[in-house]
Amino acid sequence: MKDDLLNHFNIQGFQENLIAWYQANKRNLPWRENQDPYRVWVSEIMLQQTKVDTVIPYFQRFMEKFPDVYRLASADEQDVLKAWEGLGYYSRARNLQSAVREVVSEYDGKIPDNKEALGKLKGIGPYTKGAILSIAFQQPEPAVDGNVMRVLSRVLHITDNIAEAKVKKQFEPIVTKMISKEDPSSFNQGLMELGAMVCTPKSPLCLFCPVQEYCRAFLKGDQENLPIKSKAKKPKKVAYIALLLKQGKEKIIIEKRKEQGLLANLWQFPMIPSKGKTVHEAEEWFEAKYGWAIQIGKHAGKLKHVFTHLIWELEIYEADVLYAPKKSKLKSVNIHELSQYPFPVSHQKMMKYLH
DNA sequence: AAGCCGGGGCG
DNA sequence: CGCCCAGGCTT
Repeated sequence: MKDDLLNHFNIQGFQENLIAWYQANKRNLPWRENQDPYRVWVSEIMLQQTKVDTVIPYFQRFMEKFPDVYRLASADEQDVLKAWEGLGYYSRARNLQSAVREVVSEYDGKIPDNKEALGKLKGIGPYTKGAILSIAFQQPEPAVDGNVMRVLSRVLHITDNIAEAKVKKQFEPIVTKMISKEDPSSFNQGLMELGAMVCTPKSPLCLFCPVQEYCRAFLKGDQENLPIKSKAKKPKKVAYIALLLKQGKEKIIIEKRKEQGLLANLWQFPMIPSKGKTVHEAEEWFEAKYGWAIQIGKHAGKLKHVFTHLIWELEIYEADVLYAPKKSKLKSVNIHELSQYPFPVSHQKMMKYLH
């Protein structure tokens, strides 16, 4: 990336227009009620990879349940995951709680206001660190997210591939040069708000843009072609038989997922990798793995669930328990108790096939 | 540097 | 339905 990008750029004019526009047009969002570092932190973690409209109700409920670092630190992880249920990227919730516990034990419950300590906390990377420092503590630190990269690649006509780590990194010194020292919070939030409301990925509303006069892409009519970004590769398909496994009339069998990896520590209905398996072989696989004898019955439906790098193709079957061992990693619960456990969305959809 | 982590919205 | 969005951690 060229290092003279800002040589003939009117930084002060850009700052003034951006901040004035932000002050006049910012949305009233729950995490903007005050600058409480804890609220800023929680909101920024939730907002990673997640749209504002999706986050709002989760944020409200989360703040009622866990209003401060002490309440979150002392909570049961399953309750935290339950509050995160449906939001996705569940490691965010587990890392947040782990980091909050560190704040309580190492920093007397005070969220650090310096980048060294803040950046070491679990789940706080370069973006979140900058967002907390600028929004909660008014420090002139860059907070480069996808919105900021899109806005700046247009304004400065940057044509490097923003999917590359080294290109992402180069936005930080640029923002450091551009950021308002008087109001870094409004500057960073203004960039992100502009990216969300005006400088959108498709059909940006350049006619309403407060920094149109500073935008090199607009000058060239090139805004629709920026940023340059290579595409992710296609996710792999994985087929499963997913079981609505009943034990008597009232009980249903669920299991807790592993501590690591996909959907860690969430609950699910038992799943059998089904590639090339007959239903009978699936029953045998299940008995070999869990020690439970089961009989797979009626095919109840199918679900497709798309993750970033994976597609689950679930064939849903009803099944009955023929024999259950005394001790097992499977759990038998009353159907009415299912709502107490955190389930991924794919398995929440499976519940519709229960009767 | 590349792969792993969810879920929702849009056309 | 396919396509787009996108921080942080792990390998």
